[in-house]
Amino acid sequence: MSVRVRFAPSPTGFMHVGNARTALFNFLFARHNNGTFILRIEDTDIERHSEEAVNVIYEALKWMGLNWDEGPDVGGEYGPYRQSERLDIYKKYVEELKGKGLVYECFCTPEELDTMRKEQLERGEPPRYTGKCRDLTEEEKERLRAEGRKPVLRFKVPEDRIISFNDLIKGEIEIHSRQLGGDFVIVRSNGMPVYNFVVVIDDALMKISHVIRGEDHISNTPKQILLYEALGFPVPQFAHLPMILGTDRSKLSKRHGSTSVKEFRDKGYLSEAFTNFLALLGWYPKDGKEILSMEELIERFDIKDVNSAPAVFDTTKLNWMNQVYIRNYPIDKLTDLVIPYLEKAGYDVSKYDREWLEKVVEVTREYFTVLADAPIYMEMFLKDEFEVEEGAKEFVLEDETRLKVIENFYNRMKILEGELTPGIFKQIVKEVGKELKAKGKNLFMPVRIGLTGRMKGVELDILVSLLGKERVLRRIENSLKQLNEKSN
RNA sequence: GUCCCCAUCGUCUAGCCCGGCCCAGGACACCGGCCUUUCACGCCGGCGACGGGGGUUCGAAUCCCCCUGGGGACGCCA
Repeated sequence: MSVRVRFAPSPTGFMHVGNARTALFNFLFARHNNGTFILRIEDTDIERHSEEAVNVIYEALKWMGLNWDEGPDVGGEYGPYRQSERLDIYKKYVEELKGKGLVYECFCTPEELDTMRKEQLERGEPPRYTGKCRDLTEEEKERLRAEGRKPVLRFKVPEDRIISFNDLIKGEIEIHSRQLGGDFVIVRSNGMPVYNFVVVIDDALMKISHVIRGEDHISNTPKQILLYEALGFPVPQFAHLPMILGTDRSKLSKRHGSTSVKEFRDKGYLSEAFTNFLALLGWYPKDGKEILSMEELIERFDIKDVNSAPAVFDTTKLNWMNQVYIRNYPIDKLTDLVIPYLEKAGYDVSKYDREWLEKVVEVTREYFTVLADAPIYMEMFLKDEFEVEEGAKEFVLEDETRLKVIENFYNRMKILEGELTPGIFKQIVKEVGKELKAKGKNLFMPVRIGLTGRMKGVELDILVSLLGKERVLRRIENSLKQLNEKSN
């Protein structure tokens, strides 16, 4: 049997990292088994549906590199892939269940059900639908209809049955039909079918072989199995992924900080690092190799190796991974990715020579963990009118020879003829030190401050050789001015 | 409340199915050292866990039971 899996998100307007991981695992499973990865949009709840929200899903998946084989935009044999476009199909199966006498109309209003639930909870009973409307006569139904009530359709849950399934991750799971909360709704009063019903029809019709989804769906599974059986569909294999928790160990939600794919993308996490990190949330490769490309993930991924315990979403390791990826990324591509962040920081990137810019990225890349940090570290190459840091000013003014170092260095630079190479720079600094009897911190730190206004950063010889003599002079003038102002 | 799921370092986890090789291995983080006339990188080292209690067994992180703890689900949301 061929492997066909689907990722079926509801268009809520943002892609939660939990959903992103579910998509990833489905994708890895499909690719590893030479199967098909399908995208289906679950938009039966009209209020939530919007075009923009569907785009958010596309963007997130594309960014992560999860290309789908069948979906709303690319089509496929089993379309349409949007539930809102499959309403006629669902109707047919509603009729089938009606014909089999497995469903009935229920006229209870949401308010009535709500108070019923509250009463049950108060009495310490599990909330469940009692089956109140199960045996209404035609006259009673007419009367209720005349009151203006619109019925929902409920599926008759068998009284006494143990529903079991073998979960690929959790193992054997058994749930008694009495635990299902009574006969459940499959069609709303407005005529729209409900998730638990349509998901079964879609998965069956789309020939889904493995349903891989979050653990929070375990409780839905028995209801769905009942529907598969009622409709005579083969039941797929289930695999329920462990939950992703926040650092306080509760279900990851917005209050835990960044939880949407877009936020990570915007901060400047590389898609490869993000995907790699997500893959290790609940899954671990047999060989223990942690930095893995998409190809390597596909090669190693096995649903059986998925951990059944929940994982805490802690981005500390993601930061490390992102640094690893940044350090190893092809420099031209990394430069492309960095440019938007420079522009956002107000730099006119068009005025820089591309080759020069790539060199700057090359020497600063190890300093940033996310792309959004890039402008901070690249500033010392891009901006000549920088502010000298307060601490740096204090450092220089603490000892008068430190200021002299900067001035002496400046004077030597001024008379320099020929190219400013790393070697020449070192030689000049050495001469300065000799003349003023300064060494170590007292020598290099003032030069650094004169050059960048800061007390840390990249190797100075590399910095000056990329800056060139003219800019070096301009910068020292800038620093000196600020230092003299401060000393007066 | 009821049902379901889960339980190894702070975090991600290996080991658990098929008990001994585990006084529990790796990675991140943290701490220390080295390198570097700065910071970071890099290298080396350190700290650090089988939730508790009963069994079974010559022997349990591994098997069984109970407890505790955590999470999830109980919708005309998905």
